[in-house]
Amino acid sequence: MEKRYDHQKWESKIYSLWEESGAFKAKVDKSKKPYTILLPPPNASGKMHIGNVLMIAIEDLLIRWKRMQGFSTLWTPGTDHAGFETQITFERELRKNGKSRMDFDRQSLYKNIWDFVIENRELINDQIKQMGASVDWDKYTFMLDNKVIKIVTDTFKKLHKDKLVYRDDYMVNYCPNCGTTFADLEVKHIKRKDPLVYVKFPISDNKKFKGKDHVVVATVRPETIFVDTHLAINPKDKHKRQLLSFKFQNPLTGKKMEIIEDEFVDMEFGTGVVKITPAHDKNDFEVAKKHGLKIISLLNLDGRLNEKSEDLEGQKVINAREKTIDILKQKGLVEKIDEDYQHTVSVCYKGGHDIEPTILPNWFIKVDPLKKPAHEVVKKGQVKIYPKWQEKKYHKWMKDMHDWPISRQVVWGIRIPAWYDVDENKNLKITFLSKQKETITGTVGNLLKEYSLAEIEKGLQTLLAPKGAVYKISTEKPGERYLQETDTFDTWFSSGQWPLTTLGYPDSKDFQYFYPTDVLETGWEILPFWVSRMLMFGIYLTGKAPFKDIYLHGLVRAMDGRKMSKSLGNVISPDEYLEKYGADALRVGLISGTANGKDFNFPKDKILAYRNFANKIWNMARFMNLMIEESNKNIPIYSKTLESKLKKQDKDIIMSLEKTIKKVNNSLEKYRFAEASETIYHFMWDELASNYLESIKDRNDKEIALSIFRHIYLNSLKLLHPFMPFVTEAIWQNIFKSSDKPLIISSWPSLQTLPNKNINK
RNA sequence: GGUUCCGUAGCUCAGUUGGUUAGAGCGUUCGGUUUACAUCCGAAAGGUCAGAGGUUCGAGUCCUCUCGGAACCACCA
Repeated sequence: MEKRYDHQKWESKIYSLWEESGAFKAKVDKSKKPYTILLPPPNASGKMHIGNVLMIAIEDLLIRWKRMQGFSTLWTPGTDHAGFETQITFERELRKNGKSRMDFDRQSLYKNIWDFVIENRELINDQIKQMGASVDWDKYTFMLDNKVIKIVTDTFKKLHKDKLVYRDDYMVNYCPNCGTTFADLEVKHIKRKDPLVYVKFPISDNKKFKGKDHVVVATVRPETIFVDTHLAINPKDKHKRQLLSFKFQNPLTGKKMEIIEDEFVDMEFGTGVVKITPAHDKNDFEVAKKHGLKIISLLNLDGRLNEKSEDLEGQKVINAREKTIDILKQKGLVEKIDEDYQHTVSVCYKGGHDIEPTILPNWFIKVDPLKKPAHEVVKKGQVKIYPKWQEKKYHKWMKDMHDWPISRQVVWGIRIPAWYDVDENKNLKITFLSKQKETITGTVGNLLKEYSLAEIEKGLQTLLAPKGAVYKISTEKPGERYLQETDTFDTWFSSGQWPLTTLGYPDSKDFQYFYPTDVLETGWEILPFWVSRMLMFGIYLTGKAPFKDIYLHGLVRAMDGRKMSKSLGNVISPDEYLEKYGADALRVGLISGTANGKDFNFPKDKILAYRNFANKIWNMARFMNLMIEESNKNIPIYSKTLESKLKKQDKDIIMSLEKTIKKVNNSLEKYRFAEASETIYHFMWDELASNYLESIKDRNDKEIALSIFRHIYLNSLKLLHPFMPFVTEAIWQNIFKSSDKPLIISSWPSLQTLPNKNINK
């Protein structure tokens, strides 16, 4: 054995050994209790980050612990397609070649992203192996596998049958320049100066407010006044309450306007009176829905004003804005203009164009019937959240959860299984690539006069069905004259069914045995998006919550205490540390850094400490071997028969091992991983090595002491295995070649098997 | 602005329901080559637990306020 533990020499060898031993493979075994964890699938958009490493470390620790305790364990690996994120990443690659997603029809684009993702998937799987994860590779699931698509679309059908699906207008980030919508992720916020126009809104019926026949409203978007029907004030604004009985005139159209009260109005901003434009502002849209106001669009999808703008129809927004100001000035309705007004504007990440918040029909799910039971199981403690303080976040989120828009205007995902009859829905808006690779846009009724349905379907890019369109839900094409919805499901709609899709819902043997799973371990930041959805779907479809415990780990921040980000250049790559210090040190180092689920800075020192620890236990084994060889005697297997020969220090170390086992078990039951690893660390280093091992050097009855040492050391090795699997297995394989079983499937130290029961008193 | 969390040794952090002299890793200082390990061994220095007040027999831990920091959400017509 070498003087130093060389992780690079052992790690891949040991992983193959485990795989060959079949230890990872889950078996349905009715004589055992199942223990199941689903690996939260890393995103296929790129390699794993340090947070994924922490996740794997914790889950592998739990699985190995339970496996050694005799449970029939299952840990399923997988990868998420990560809809939007992957598509953005892919498009970045496209742009390097001077292309964009607009150059492809749906099918070709999908195929190209698929190939791109396959590469990433393999990189991720290699990383999972490097980490030593004892996942059952036979159960590998990718979020776009056929079995997943089947279950996800079936769920959608059931939701539809149960009348929980509806289509409604929804405000999306629309870029008229790029002709597409963007996710919030893709929208950038920039600071910019724009003129803030103070517009007079005349009061009707000759009434006056504070001696004036108008109220003033400050706006940066005067052109939208064309579709404004309401003004608003804050209910706490006592000075303006009188206005509630007033009617107003629209400064541009002269139509009657009313006024409402809402908390969202900032009394301090501008004049404290706000105009409401439901169709083109997120806040206003929410207010309109709340108060039941009419939502009137001003813009066409090409970014030009529609017929509602009277003479300005067909103008682009910027031009229209200037002309509106001129019109208002002519009418004497501009009080003043603040040219130095700075505010935040949303622009698209692609070209920096202004985002137009726009109303488009989207698919929705009614969440009330789903969220109630999901909220209840946590309230009643049937599902427990660790650490406990994270529960507050869950309750707040569940309380505030609104209906869920599940459709996304991207290609990369599971396509919504809805079909439109093109003859029944002549006003479907279509964008497709013709045979000549030209982008053609129009309503399907018109397009069919020039193009065949087959050509349209083949080159289809997007389809926009009006809110009232007639559709059929079906997995298959329901007839010749149908086109399928081009929207795909929100990533969380499919990943929210992960416990069902990975285990083979509804009737596989695995599903019946391993569901519900035992613990869901993930970062707290996706509690609202993912964890809550899994609870909702799990209960909706099976009546049972998909897991019993939820453990939420903290985020790994950079060494400077800030969030890791590419732009800050403080991203820590797991690969570097894997290579330098080994998987064991990285795993247990990270685990020791996160005691209670709070965010924590990358614990470089701890990783170093545990690298040294791996070497320490390696040398303890070497030394033990050396002494056994030198003694030239048979060292008896430790058993009760030796009890009469024990000295005080022997009894002490045995007692200390007992305490350590108890403490480690207790800590792990409570998901206090750092506490557990530090307990073993100090027991092995301070008590066993520095204390007991040193004392053996002076003993005359070395064979007794060595027998005890070997006993304690082997049990410690078992305790340490789930934390540092590679080095412990490497030692086990080297020193105990006669042992028939690898350490990974050896039995967990239990208090009952130890002699000297009175030791705990 | 809303929500959540944090402020403990030079640095990064533990400290579970309040209970003896407040702990770890790294760093620092001094001393070591002892049957393995210098990724080692032995020893030491270093804390008015952010501040103020309160509850209590007892507070790093519970409550209130002040100051300082972080993250998430909404970012404002």
